[in-house]
Amino acid sequence: MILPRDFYARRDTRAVARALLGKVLVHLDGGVRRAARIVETEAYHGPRDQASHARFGPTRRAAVMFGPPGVAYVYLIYGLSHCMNVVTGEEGHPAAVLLRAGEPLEGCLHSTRGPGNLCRALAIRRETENGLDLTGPPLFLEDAPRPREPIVAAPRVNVGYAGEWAGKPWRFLLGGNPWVSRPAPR
DNA sequence: GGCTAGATGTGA
DNA sequence: CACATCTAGCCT
Repeated sequence: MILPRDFYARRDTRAVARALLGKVLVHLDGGVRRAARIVETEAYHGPRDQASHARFGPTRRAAVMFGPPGVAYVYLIYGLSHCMNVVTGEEGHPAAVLLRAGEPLEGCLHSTRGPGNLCRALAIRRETENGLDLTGPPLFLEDAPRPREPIVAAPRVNVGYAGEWAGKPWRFLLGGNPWVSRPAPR
């Protein structure tokens, strides 16, 4: 079953970030199915979250975060890597969940450990996938059984500029899963 | 384990 | 014009 828009429309981005763990990200890339099981996510919680791209308002880059839920927000980071988020919350409320790592299932072109690597493995790029609706092909998430692994919360990665928001434990991962980008601290 | 170069885009 | 929701590669 493809996850429906209601799945993403929940107001609490952190709940969506947790619920995404274990789900399967699928990209039908010109007929080739590329898929990975999500093992690590990060919540970007709203306009006041100083770690979020939405903190500057609906700029050209972050505009899709302000749109309807269940849409892909893909951006370029450091001039070389692409990162994929899913937009959450009701339309007008800018929030998203960054997909940070997966476990390779089908057709992966590369390692799926780390947000940039995950996009590279599934052939997801800003130019072609940003703004795509995730409730149907070619890019979507499929439901899956609840993960066996425990869900662990940890501070988000590389958001040290965000002041009091930097320490919020809004990174979620499947404890002990070998595909996580980095283990939870202490 | 740690450090850093790498190249674009973005926002101040 | 500083720096980014990173990564690979090289160092110890």
